[in-house]
Amino acid sequence: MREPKLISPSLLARTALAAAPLLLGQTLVRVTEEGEIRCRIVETESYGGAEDRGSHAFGNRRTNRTEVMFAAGGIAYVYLIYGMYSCLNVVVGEMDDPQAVLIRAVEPLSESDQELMLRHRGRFSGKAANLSNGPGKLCRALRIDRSLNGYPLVRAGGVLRLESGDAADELPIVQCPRINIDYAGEYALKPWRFYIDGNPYVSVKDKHPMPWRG
DNA sequence: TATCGGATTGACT
DNA sequence: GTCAATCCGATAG
Repeated sequence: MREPKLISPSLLARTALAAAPLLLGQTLVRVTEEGEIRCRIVETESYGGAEDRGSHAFGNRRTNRTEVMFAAGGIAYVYLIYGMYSCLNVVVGEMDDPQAVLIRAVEPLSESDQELMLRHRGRFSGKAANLSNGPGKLCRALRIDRSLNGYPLVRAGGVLRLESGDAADELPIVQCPRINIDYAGEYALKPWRFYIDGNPYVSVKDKHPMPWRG
């Protein structure tokens, strides 16, 4: 077994569009009072730049909520959606350029990881993948909420951190339009969602996914 | 201050 | 397939 290692900061200095596929296969580590949970990122979405109408920071909208998106890459952007679910983003890119990658699905790396995640999910039914096959679900399973907004993700010993996992160029990565952003006009059609093809934890399989070529 | 609606989910028809 | 839960951010007034 390889020594766990934080992911390369250079990956997080890229734009969201470049970083989103590269985050697939990487390891997300969450430490709670109950123990450490390790999981693999299997689905992401890019929200990048002032011109992306789907992004909270569209038009360089700089508010209390979006402020963390303007920081240099390497911290978490966690927001509350529909009054009841948290969503986790990885802020990437240069300072003052709002770039973030939404983590939409993760897969527990071991049975003990799965058990801890299960304990954090209140009601739960159906197939195992329902544990964390969606942005709100994975935040429940990993006990992530807005108290972690702005948290640094590349710090050894951090309670939420990114470690290197599988290399993206060895994975069957596909891309397709993002989910639930009808308000974004033509930007709702951009193929800025990425996932590991065939992975059971992917939230929604696209009808016509395109192979991603790094 | 008031209003609108959301980068979702689970329950139900 | 439909729909409501439930809070707060963004915007209008």
